[in-house]
Amino acid sequence: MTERPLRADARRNRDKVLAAAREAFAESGFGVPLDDIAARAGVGPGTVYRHFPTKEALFEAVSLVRVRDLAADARARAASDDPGAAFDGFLERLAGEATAKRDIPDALDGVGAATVAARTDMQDALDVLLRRAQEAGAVRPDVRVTDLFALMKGLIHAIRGSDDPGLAGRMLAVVRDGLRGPNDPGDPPFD
Amino acid sequence: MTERPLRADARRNRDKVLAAAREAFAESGFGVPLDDIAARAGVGPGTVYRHFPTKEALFEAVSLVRVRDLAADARARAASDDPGAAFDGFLERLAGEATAKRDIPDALDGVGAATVAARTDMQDALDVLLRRAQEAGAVRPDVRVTDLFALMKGLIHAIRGSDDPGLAGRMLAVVRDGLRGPNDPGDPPFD
DNA sequence: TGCTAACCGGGGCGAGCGTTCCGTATCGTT
DNA sequence: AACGATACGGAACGCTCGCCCCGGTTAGCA
Repeated sequence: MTERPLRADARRNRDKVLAAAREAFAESGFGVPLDDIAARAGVGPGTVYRHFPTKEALFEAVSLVRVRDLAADARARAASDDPGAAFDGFLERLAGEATAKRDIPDALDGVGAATVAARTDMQDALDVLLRRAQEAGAVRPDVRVTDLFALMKGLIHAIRGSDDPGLAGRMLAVVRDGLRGPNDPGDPPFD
Repeated sequence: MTERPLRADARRNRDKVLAAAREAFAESGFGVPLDDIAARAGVGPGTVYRHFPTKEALFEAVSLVRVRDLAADARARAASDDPGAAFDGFLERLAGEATAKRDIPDALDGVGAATVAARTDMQDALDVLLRRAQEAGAVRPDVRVTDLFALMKGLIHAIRGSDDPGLAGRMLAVVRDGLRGPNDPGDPPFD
């Protein structure tokens, strides 16, 4: 099963396609015509299909990197001494990406085997990050990882496609405060 | 400008098409093929186009109702004696719809003239609802209508497409608490 | 009941897009 | 330098889907 190394030009084109796909998907989401990606890479559509069997496969190759990056980031922050700040930092990073990467929602919803595995891995990392923040009293205890995941998707959508530069920060503040817990003294906590 | 009344069968078919479109869009979003809508209405595609010049126009006719309903609801609640509870009620209603109506995000992003007008109208109503809740101390004062609108979209996306029946309630709790304001880290809300 | 205008159905056209195919160009090796 | 293997480009195919058209049907009125 060992694969022979790619020819030099093939490897070069493969990289160009991946780079073009990364940009194109980020700008326009999964919907970009594959021909546009090929054109942006300075390559014919056929060449794209030589390297990736389908458009979905290409998208997966791109979004896999995104999800894995997030997972790695979450894992790194989970090791921090200040769990609350680490949690905040991750959310901030996410909010920052939401403005620029239109394909993040699609990546987070991916159904391919590799993407699902990466997502599970990310959720494991998030679980640690969340639990530590909760133990430190920085996040309300009745929130589950799945809730956090859903909130992340919501946050991304709330921010996406707005030209208001301050919106991301304000959305983040609301979600962050909501995750901290109820404010009204007369109101019992959720659980 | 006075239009003659439609023939009885025409009016009947028009209503069937609208009802079918309402269901189909709610189930699958704007993406449903128009032929599916026609089939669901028990009608040929040509009949759909007799009543609505374009698929977008049909979608607008449907989403206009949705947005207007929301606007009317917001306006009604804005007149309540208990601004905080009224605000909560509106958010709850929205969360309830999010699970069932897949087309709400598309409706909220619509670009047609009528939809834009309806959206502006809804924002006016929301503005009153929000301002009164803020004056009552139930919502933090630094939130703008546009923020609320973005949060609504995020909330819908966070809830959508999950089979967890409790998720909506938990998402709502987080967003609601976040809108109330920052929580004092020095006084944990539980125990 | 019969006439006419309005309306219906569904086959079909054209555009967009994912995917494939094949003749040609390029690489790497002998 | 020459040859075989590999990769390239882009034209073409098939499918989906929005939209139009025309032969047949039906509603409303006298």
